[in-house]
Amino acid sequence: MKYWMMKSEPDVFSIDDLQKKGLEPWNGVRNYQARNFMREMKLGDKVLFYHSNAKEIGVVGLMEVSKEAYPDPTQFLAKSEYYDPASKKEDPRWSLVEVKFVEKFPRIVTLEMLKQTAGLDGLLLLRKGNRLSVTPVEAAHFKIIVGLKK
DNA sequence: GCCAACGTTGGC
DNA sequence: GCCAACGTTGGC
Repeated sequence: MKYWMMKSEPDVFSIDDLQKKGLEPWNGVRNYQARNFMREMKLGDKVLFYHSNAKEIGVVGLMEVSKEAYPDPTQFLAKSEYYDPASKKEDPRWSLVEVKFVEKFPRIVTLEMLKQTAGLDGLLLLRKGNRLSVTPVEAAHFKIIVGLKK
């Protein structure tokens, strides 16, 4: 079992949206590194949900991979903001995974808390200049972060 | 709104 | 293949 973190701007898609829907195909990732991480995800892997570009920035809950990587349909939709005219149906460029809601944390584990918590050295999220929307998380880091939820 | 960091594009 | 220009991310 592996652990991951995925970012979303809550104005676009939030933990509350996920809770309502139950499941979500994580479409719109258009970064090769992030795509490759999603392709590594296995059914049942745990995923931290991170709100970026928000009033309260941080980890807001937990999800689980409910379907492994498959082609992101939005890359073929001319009207979609995620449309990629260079991607061919016989060789799709972009993938996504489907995730399901597990829990919303009682409080947000803020970026500030993460920065001040010992033992999170090396967490990719905290690396200077890191903008990846999908990153792996070490098991030890995952446990520490979940432990901060209340 | 600013800007640092980073990825992508395209001319050469 | 290099690299300048440009676009995007995301914290502040």
